[in-house]
Amino acid sequence: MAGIDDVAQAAGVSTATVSRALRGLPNVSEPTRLRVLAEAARLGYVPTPSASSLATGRTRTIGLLTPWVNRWFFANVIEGAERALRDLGYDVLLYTFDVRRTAARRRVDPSVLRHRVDGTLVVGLPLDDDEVRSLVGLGRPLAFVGSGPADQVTVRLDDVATGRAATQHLLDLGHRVIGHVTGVPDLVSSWSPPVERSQGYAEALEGAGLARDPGLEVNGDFDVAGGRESTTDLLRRRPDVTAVFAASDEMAMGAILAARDRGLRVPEDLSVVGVDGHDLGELVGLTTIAQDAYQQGFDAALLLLDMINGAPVPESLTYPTELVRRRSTAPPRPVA
Amino acid sequence: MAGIDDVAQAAGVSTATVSRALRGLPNVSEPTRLRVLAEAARLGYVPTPSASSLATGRTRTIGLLTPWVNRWFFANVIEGAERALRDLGYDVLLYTFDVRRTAARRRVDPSVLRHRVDGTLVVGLPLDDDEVRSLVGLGRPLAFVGSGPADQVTVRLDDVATGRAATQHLLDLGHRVIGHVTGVPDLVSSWSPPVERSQGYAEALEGAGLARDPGLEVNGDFDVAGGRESTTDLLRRRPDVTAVFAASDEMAMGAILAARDRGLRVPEDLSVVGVDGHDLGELVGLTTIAQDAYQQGFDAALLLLDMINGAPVPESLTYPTELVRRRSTAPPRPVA
DNA sequence: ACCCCCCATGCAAGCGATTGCATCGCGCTG
DNA sequence: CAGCGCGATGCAATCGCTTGCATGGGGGGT
Repeated sequence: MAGIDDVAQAAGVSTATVSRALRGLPNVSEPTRLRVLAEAARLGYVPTPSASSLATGRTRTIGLLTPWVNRWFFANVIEGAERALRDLGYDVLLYTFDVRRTAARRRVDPSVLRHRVDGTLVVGLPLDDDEVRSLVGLGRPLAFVGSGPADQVTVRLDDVATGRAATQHLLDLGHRVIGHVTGVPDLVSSWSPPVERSQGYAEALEGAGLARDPGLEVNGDFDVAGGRESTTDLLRRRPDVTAVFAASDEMAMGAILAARDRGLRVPEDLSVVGVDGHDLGELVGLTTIAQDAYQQGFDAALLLLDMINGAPVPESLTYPTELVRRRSTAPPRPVA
Repeated sequence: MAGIDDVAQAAGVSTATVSRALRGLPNVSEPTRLRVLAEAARLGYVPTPSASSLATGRTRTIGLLTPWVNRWFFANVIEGAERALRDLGYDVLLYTFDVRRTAARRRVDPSVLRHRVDGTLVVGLPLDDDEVRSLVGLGRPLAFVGSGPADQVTVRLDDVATGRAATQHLLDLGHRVIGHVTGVPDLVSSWSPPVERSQGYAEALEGAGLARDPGLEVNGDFDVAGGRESTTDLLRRRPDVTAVFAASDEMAMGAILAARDRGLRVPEDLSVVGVDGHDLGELVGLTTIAQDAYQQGFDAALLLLDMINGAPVPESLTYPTELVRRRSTAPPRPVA
């Protein structure tokens, strides 16, 4: 209720001075500042954000674009980013875009963000060039988490290395017919993690002198259900498969379900390795390449704020991963 | 870049008419409206939200308060709510408050929301009376999901019945020494789900002629780690326990881990039942009382918008639950 | 002592919409 | 044919804060 004028009147100064005092600008004497602060607190004054946005052109809000919130990676990135931003006084506007609406996929329309955010964080959302261009066209800082175009600031893993490490783990155990469960390709821009993890998979196979076989690669939609369906399909077509590398833990869990559906034991009949370090991986005994999604979200938020403040930032940040060996991988059974 | 004035000039009308035409107000002739729409589209005009907020006093934004986003229930509610709100042209401002900061728990400070949202959705956040009062004091519609004070609009389960059903399932299987893993009580207001689920647990025991035993109830912090620790503790103190009712699936999964740590088999040595219908429940074979969190979030959002629009709303919505029997529960082993 | 400079403060013009009220035509009615 | 009423439109105040510029007063340098 109390506006800046009330505070000004109570403190016996002009609104300009109140504004300066409250924001800690210089050129306000200490006694005056204290008096203003005291009156503002007493009256419970809270500045109206739309008024100050209108006057300054900035919103102290950042937009978080993501396809989902109820998936391990996304939820953790969002939580990390939200925490960092809130601690620094920024609000978080959440926008979800379901990338699975394949037919008429809802395109990312940046006009919604215009005049509404000081910067945008794109979390694991594969965008085509037009979408990126229009986002850049907002003229506000932009950062990507998980994956992003080469010329934009991105916080991510080395996905090629990740795919290679997962596949190499299976190769080291002695597997030779290794399936790969990944994301849907036609919705995926050239720079999305599934593509790079697949590349790592291919490189590892090649390094072992094995030929890449398209019949071993299936699309798992990046969730449990998709991982299950596609692995079911794979196991039916290729009963010779002894191991599967899934590009996410959720798909890996789907793969385990598929194996179980078929009466196969994990890891005796089928080894499964995922990527993420999902909270429930231990429960399931899932071997995985673990990453810290929360930290990536947190750091990406800080990076974005640096950009907003005009500070120099690295063009990208690469995070470490760690192979976590659990019960879902083992050497293949000797051929009878 | 283009402001309302540019559109007005291009269409040869006043800004007032542009404003009316764009918002579909009456008293604008059809030819004029069409012309304005065309010019606005051509110029790529997007209204500045802060300006219209300042003028109207509303923000077309709603605040989503929640303790976490990376937990099954919360992530799904948030996703459902976000989808409903976006479809109706509302923005979502995400605020997380970690309730676990026990020492100096960050209190919910509604001043952050003042002048910033048209309504607030509180998701599974146990608040004390002061906090609720200050939220109400914002003078904006308020709705709760998961749990809420008796005099506020709430979307939720019948938690007492849920606790009763879970416990009854164990009783029906023949269990008589049933542990209970629930939330931390000192952070929990009188109306939080753990309290009511515990009450259901107690009622079911009583119905079976069993006395409630405080030594059987432990605090699991509502997550996997907490469920694991507290169940470990419980099993050590009370080796006679043959079944556990956990107030969430995540705690139930922790309980399974605890059993495994101790070399107990589930369900042969220990039956476990949870609440939620977590996506990964099937993988783990977890028996649970399932609910639809996404739908609750979706409907709560619609309810809140009705309140904003002055439409009459029910004072609360109660959702159905369903017992899903899986491998984690079975009759107790006959005593040797 | 005199000036100059700088610091603290106030004035008032925006920022970009919304909206109550006045105005302007026009067709209709008596 | 004059007057009336109503739909369409414009004018200008307003929302609450920020900020460039003007002002005034005090202290320090010479």
